[in-house]
Amino acid sequence: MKDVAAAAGVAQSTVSRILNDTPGRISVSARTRERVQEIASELGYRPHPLARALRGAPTMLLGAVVRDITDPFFAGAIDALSVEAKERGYSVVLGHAGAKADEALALTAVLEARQCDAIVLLGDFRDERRLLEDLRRAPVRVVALWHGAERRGHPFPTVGVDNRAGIHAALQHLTSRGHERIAFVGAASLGDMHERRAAYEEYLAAAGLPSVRGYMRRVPNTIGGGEQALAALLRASPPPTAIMAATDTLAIGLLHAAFELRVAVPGDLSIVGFDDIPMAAATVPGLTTVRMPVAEIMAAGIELAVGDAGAGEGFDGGDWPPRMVFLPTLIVRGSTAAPIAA
Amino acid sequence: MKDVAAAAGVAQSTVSRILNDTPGRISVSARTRERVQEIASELGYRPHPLARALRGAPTMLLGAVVRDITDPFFAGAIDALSVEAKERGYSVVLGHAGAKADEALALTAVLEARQCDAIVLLGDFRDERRLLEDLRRAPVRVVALWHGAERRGHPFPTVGVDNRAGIHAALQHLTSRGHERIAFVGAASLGDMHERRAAYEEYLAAAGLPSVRGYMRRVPNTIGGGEQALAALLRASPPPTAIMAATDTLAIGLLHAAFELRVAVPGDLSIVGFDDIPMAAATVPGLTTVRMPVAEIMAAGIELAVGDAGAGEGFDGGDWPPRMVFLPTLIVRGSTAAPIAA
DNA sequence: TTGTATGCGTTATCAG
DNA sequence: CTGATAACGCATACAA
Repeated sequence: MKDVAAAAGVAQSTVSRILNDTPGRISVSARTRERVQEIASELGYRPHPLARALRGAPTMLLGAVVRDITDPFFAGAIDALSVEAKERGYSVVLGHAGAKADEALALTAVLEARQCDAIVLLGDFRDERRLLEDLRRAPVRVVALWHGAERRGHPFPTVGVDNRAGIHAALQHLTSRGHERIAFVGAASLGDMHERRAAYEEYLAAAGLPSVRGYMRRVPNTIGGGEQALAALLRASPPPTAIMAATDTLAIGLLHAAFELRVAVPGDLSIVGFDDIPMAAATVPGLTTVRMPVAEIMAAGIELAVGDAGAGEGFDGGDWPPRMVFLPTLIVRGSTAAPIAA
Repeated sequence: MKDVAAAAGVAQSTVSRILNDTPGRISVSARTRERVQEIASELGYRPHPLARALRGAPTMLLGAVVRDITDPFFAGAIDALSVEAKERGYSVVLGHAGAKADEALALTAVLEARQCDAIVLLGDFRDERRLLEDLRRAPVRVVALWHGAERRGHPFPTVGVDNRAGIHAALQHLTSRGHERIAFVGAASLGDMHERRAAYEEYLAAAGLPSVRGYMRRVPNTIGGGEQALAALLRASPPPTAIMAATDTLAIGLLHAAFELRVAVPGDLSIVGFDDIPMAAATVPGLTTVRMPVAEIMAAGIELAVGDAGAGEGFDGGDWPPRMVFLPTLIVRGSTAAPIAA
């Protein structure tokens, strides 16, 4: 910029004004501007974002801290985030993405991320408490996505999905087909996981269905975890006729293990997933699952993060922090059918 | 920092020195340091990365520009990148990730990314030329991963996989089982895609296998693309007994379409993929595919990007830019078998 | 050993 | 309308 000023024979501050001019407004200058602009582009001048940011300007950077980018669901979420962010002129900084996001990692990511205008938490983490604590004293806006819909006392705005409704819709689908012995496979009890599991138990109780011992499996949220869960469930007596998986990833593991173990799906066993990742439409057979409005959730999240809505962090509107909950939809594919007549 | 200095009753420069002290070295001070450190942590002081960077210090940020984060293969690559980067103290900035990474997007990402110490290109892009041109005049190091192994004249260091070896190994596996009518399904001819396709043609010619018209399909690199390709291939006469897919994503689409169309795999049709994404082990049946050493490729890429090796951008060592090629491995699973006796 | 002064690239505030 | 100057937070050469 100094160079541009020198080349144009004007003061550097003049160049600054011309380059980020408020068009219709003040302090224009017929030819000076033209000359400066020409020289600037000629010299290939690019503003230095760091210097701008140092002056207090927004960095237009969004920090995304994600539990596991390897999880296709979160990959899709990040894609949506990316698109949504770009639309508003923001770029996305990926705050790690390590399978077992241990606190230090996430923390570090956040630290580095201080240059961000806002931070988006994708999924909850194991030692959430310290992370959130740390974030509270950070000077950035924070929103938490997929941190559970029912959780109270969350220090930040949250956007999530109604897990209870999703699970109930799926189970309703199963029972309406005649299933009574329905097992559940979930992973560690993070927010959403916990709610899905609770919703399962609640539904079983309300419907008067048997809660067979061993029907509730907790495994890692991986394909391998699903495989391992299926093996265990087949050993239960009587074995379930349907399995509700808390995640498509788990469901895919179940599907594969069933294939290997020569259990017909949906003939001998119905399987339902949750998330509707792209792969869910292409499993063999296609996976019945619960779909969330990811794009809408993202849009809402970003609005909360950088929109005007979240601006009034005071006590203006009503509740703070705001909590938004979206409704999921059941997608029926080939992995569910009526149980064989027993 | 000013506050810390004031509270401790010392000069701001002193605080600076103490906080990033070169331990064994100069300019220590018994109690002053202790007091300053205590006060600093008490006040919850955090260095401001922007200001540091403005002074010319490395930002410890790695820009990753990826074609499509929704692609599980790239998601895995980013995960590996993340891990590898973290090990060296770097954070990862995700430069978009839009299905159809059109030039403007990638360009923008790169622009914003000027604060990065280096940029990692994951996969090649459609209008690569302009992108690369723009990058050449940027003051950052750039490495290109998965930009094809044979490509000449690439302006940046590249790390890739030997597509030819991978395809040949897969086809060798097929022909050794007795297959002769082998089709190929690929996507738009970006670097790696092109090489895989060329390797297929080369192998067929060398092995004296028939090159049936319609055996070469070009579809979008999606599950849907694979499904669509299978339908087309079944209409060829005679239909192939095996299909080589340029990508696991395509292979999964083939698998699903085969299931829907009641074509038995591997009974009636063998299918081979390329990438070995996590899902490949859990398809029904398991997918025979070609695995790349992703972690090693990433490590090499990062070394090139931020290690000492790439420092001599001059004409010291020998060739510039360096080009590294890794060998893939064939993973045999259930999706391939001998063709039915015709 | 520690304090003072300077500059990194911008923008904002004042004068001129 | 435009030029000079301060300030953002930090690191460093230099002076004390």
